[in-house]
Amino acid sequence: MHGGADGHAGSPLNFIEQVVEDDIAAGKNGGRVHTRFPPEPNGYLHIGHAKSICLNFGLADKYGGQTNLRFDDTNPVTEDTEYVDSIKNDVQWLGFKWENEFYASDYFVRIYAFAETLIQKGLAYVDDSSSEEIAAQKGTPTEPGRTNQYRDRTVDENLDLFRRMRAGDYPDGAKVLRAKVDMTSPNMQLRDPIIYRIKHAHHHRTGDAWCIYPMYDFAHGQSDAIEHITHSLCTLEFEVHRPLYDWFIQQLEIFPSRQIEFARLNLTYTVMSKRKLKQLVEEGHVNGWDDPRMPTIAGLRRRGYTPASLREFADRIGIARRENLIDLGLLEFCIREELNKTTHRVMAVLDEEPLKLVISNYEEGREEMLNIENNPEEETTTYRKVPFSREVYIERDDFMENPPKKFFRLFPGGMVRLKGAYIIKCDDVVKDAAGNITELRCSYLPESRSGSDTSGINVKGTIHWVSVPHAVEAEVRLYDRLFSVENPAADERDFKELINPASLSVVRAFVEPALVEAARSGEQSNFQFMRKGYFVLDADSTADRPVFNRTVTLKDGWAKEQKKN
RNA sequence: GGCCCGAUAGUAUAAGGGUAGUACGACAGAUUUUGGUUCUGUUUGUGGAGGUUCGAAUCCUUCUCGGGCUACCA
Repeated sequence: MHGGADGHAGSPLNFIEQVVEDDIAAGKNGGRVHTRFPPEPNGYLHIGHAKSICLNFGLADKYGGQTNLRFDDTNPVTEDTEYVDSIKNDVQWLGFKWENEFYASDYFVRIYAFAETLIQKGLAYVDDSSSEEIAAQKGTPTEPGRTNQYRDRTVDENLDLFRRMRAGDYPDGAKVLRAKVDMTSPNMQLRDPIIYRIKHAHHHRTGDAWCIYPMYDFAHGQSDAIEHITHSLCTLEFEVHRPLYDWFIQQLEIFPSRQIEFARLNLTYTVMSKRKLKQLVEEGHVNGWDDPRMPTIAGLRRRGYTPASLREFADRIGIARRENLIDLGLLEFCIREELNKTTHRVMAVLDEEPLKLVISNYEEGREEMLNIENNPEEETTTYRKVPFSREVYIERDDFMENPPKKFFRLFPGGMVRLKGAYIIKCDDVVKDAAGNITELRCSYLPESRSGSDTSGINVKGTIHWVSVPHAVEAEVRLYDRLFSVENPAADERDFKELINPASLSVVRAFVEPALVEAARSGEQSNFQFMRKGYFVLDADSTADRPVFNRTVTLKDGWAKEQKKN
């Protein structure tokens, strides 16, 4: 039966799918599968959340179940509707549809009733201690905690006090409600955890209706129970909370959701903690939550990542319980794999001062519209028109005066093909007084035109180019990894000192006119700049100056070759 | 000192007592009007020690290493 109880044999199951299939086989919950994605609306979603989203929605999909979107909004001072909106947008953009949109705050009345139930059963008490006192009495992982006098309050006294907490009779911090579990438990979570605290704060949904709010530990499991969530998936750090949740389920006799923990995603060269991401934004190290260097879903979207590529990534990294650090290269593989199939190849010369190439035997004033293939991966090839003329720009890197061995590009006396156009030969190098190369004089082979080449000459290299009189100036933002070390979180130094100073460089570029048309029409926004990488049109573009973000470079075999020497 | 979890190639992830696979990466070659793509091939692994068994990555013991647990955060 392992390998797929319902026809999914073939792809191996992760350990959560195995649990789910075992539950289905055992007839648990009548075979029903209902998951939930439970973000707190206090920040933007990142790629680690994408893993969780794909897991929860994917699981429900696979087993014919449903997934709720539930906001864990139990701490009004950190939460905001801005985050609610961005989270909903990101989940939808990733391609998922939730069955219900719920909020933990929808359940405040019922959670409050659960608290009274606990009090009535003698399983919760109001504690007047300060937070320092509570911490001190809690003990440490190696020493048991101590009880205090408040623990012995009567049910009636507790009920009265708790109701007065709710009524607003006390200031913030004056009292808390605690579950009465076991102050000596080796599991710290069971040492009479606080389940309600006083916060005279405005809530983004319930307004000023409440001045007491349940703790996460007294809201999350209850919300799962209320929604009859069958499988409650969360990250490893909540594992030690599970006995507490199970205790609540038992004492309150509510629906027993099954919590399963998995390892959170870590990615090389970035940070994943919400606190750190927030700091990067607030201190201006990046330009907002959607800065293309950020591992946020909004950032990746602006970087040019597609929903399918992120889903593919989530699929490939798998689900397990061991700590992991995924190679950023895998994410890049996923987006290249997709963009290779889908994007048009266009020509863009990314140089502040590109190299001008004058084709001396090409008639002055003459211009041709060449037909160039959009994408060799297409099943049925499509073409676009690209203007060609006597003067073209090429990249400085594509010419070397004294080339090393195996340099296939242009050099004095050498020949290359201008992509989609002609084979040219470099006849002369023109320099200014300072010795800088200002121009290349070349000659072309008229019979070598792409598609009708009768020259019989084979050249090793093909380079891209843009016709000078037709070139459109653009701004190109070259993004690289945000941090210069693999695992900033594990570094002793402050993570902000580890930011890669070259994570963004802005360059001027000259692009072919078809690119501007395509981008303006909105038909496409992702492109391959031939031989350079994948780029996406940025929202900062203006009518006369497009802006492109580099999503990812192409694999660079030449750079690799050079490294060897 | 305690409790909980984990450990399979460089990185991830399969193998549920019976041939250690897969992907990414790396390396080598072929193809190529992108030094891209594609194709072919190669390399690299069960943390240590015991035990159970005809047979152990898998079960048991123990050690080592890594992570988590001491917020009125989630």
